This record gives sequence, C-alpha cells and structure tokens, in this order.
Amino acid sequence: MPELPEVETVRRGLEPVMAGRKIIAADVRRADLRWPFPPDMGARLTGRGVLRLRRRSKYILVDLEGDETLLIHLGMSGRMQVSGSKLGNFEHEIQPLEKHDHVVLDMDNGARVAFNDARRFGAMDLFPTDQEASQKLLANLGPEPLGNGFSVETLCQGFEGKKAPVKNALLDQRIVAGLGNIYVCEVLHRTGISPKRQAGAISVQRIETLVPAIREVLFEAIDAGGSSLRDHRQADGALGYFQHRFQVYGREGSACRRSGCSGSIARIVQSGRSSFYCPQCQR
DNA sequence: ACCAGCTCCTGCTTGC
DNA sequence: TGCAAGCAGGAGCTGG
Repeated sequence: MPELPEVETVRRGLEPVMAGRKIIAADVRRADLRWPFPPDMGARLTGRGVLRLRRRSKYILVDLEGDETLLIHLGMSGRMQVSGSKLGNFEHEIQPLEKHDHVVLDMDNGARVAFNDARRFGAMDLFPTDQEASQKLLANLGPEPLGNGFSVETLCQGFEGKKAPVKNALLDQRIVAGLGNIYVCEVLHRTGISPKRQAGAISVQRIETLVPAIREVLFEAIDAGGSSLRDHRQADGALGYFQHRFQVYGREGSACRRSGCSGSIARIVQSGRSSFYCPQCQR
C-alpha cells in the first residue's frame, strides 16, 4: 500500500515516541515476513537506544546506538501502530495484540509500537549504518523526489532510450524512488501526459512540468497524512485523507475534474497494474 | 539490457 | 446469504 507520502506520515508519527528513547523489549512473533528476519533480531533490538528515524524512498530507517540501522518496509499492507503514549490529540492505552502483529517494540517511555502486516509483503533488516549503499533494498534506488538529487536533468537521463510506457518508468524505483501506482496516476493526470506514452519519447518541456508536479503531489499528500484506502493508518491510528483529492485514481467511469475537460476517467492495465487516466486531456 | 508477466499473502468487494 | 472470483498501495524474479 504505502507509497512515499504514507511512509513519511508513519515516520513522522513514530519519531516522537521512538527517537531518543530506548527499546526495552522486542517481541519477534514469527521468523519472517517477505524474507527471514535477521538472526536474533529480537535480542539485537532489545536494550538498544534509538537515535533518529529517517526515510529513504518507501523505507523507514531507524538509526540505533551501536552504528546499526533497522530498516522497515511496510510492503502493501503494513502498519506501525503506536499505543500507550500521548500522540497529538490522541491518548492511547496499550492495545492488546492483534492478528498479524508480527513485531512488537516496547519503548522506555511506555509506548508500544506494533508492526502489523496482513499480507506479509513487508520486511525488516538490520545493517551497519555506514553501509547503506550496499544494503540490498537500498542499493539501486534512484534519487529522492523531494531531495536535491531529483531534477529535470536526472529524470531526462532516467527516461532516455526507454521504450516502456512513462507509467512504468515512473514506477521504476531506479529512476525515481518512492512513487507508487496511485501517485504516478495522479501526477500524469496533473501534467496531461498519457500513461501509455513511451518514456523515451517525452519531450524536455513535459519533463520540466513533470518534476515540479511530482513534488507538489507528494507534498500535498504528506500534508494530508497520506491516502487511506484499505490499510494505511497514521501511527496514531488516524486516517489519511488525500484519497478525497484523487483526480483519477479509483475513479473509472467518473467525469474528469480538469476544468474545461468533458472526458471521463478510464482504467487500463499496464504490466498487470491498473492505470487510471483521462483519454481526453492526457495525451 | 530491457521489459512484461508472474509471484508472494490475506482480506475486502463484487457478482452470480 | 453464500460462495468464488477478482482485486489491492510493492517489488524481486524469471524468461522472452
């Protein structure tokens, strides 16, 4: 589920209860999610101080004392649920464990952080903090779309010579890291680009609109707490609300919301995934 | 090297 | 109401 805005929302929710605190108990309730957890993960997390929480693409990176980093990937259905701590306007009792709570971290401030993932496409890993460049899941990621490394120039390079549709190219994490199916659909609508257009054939002028549109959509979605369709919750359990602002995603058959456009939203399948777009104003 | 399709897993929604 | 099929926000792997 979670794309960059949802992951950033979760990171922001975890930071105040985890950063600067200590993990006093780590309950690893199964041996794996998508892949086996690192050996002795529970023991290695127990007693560890948390320095800070970062995000890279769709991954949360928890820097620990002792120069190790815990990587958390939420996959499609992962949630990090905080209880036992005052968060914003919410005061939560410690929640009893739920089905699919696979890893439970108890902090020294009384907060409990439960990693719940029904579909088990998520992952956790521990790696030396200074070896991020060789961590398998991080090694081949492209630039952060909200960072300085993402520009018209880098996106032009990423698209150069690509025969694949622009939809697929924007989902390719090596070209730009953090976009998923929802936000790619929204960005392409915002820029009037058909998802079917070959990436390598997109003009520089259009890439000049694509880069700021990607940043805008992501910033707006982060401000809205992400998009809650089925699974996404903020760490305090609140729903995100960017889904109410979707222009195309999930709107098959509905009227295009672009002013002056009389088209209706279509759904096509590209590489096995739904693309929503307006055939009239996206060319 | 590139690209499309398949796959992992559970649960919710849809249609008969 | 019941049941099966279809679908889902990710991303690694396979084979053409």
